[in-house]
Amino acid sequence: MFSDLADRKAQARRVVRQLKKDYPIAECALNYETPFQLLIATILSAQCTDVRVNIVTKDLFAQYPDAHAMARAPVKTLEKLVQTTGFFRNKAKNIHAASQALDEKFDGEVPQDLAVLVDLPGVGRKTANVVLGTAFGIPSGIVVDTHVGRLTKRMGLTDKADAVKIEKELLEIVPKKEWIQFSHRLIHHGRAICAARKPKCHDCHFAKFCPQVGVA
DNA sequence: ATCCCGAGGG
DNA sequence: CCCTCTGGAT
Repeated sequence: MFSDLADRKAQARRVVRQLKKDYPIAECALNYETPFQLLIATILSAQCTDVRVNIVTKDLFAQYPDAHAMARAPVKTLEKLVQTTGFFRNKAKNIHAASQALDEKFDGEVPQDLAVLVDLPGVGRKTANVVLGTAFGIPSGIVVDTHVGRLTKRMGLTDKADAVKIEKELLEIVPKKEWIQFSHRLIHHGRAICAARKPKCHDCHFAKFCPQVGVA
């Protein structure tokens, strides 16, 4: 439908304009005080709601506020603290190992480099892009999570399924200065209106140019 | 492609 | 029951 690049760019402009109108201030919904804490919260957010992550990180960060402290926490204790976010053994292992790496190699600071971030345990492109964009204001790419993937496909901005391919296509049609806010706004819209299972198309301001409306 | 793995909604 | 929720590693 929007296979042509020019068409997808035009559609991207409509989407960005409406996003700005509907969600003028779209921030990360995860609670954090430092880049390190945002990194940990984002690792924990895999397959889990941000609301639940915030419940867990309240106690987690009270006990282990930085990389130096978390690197010295017993993994079993971390497992208990992050248990309700799902995948808790992997997540506990990853936040512990990532904290150790940061503490030993980077003096506890979070490096502002996508390749270095992706090298940390439990950190992929999605998490790295969140940290660089939200904590440091560096537009290193576009965060493609389950919401961004679903909405950009519905709105005709991409027809890809793979997150990396979706990001590549989005980078071509969304202005760089919009990259950081673009994802946050789509995520808000995905939660409030364009839900995965029962989208509220009647309340959706994007319906007038959304190719998905009326489609089974 | 499959596994990790928990809570909440429908 | 099945699906979804700000994924990553094998």
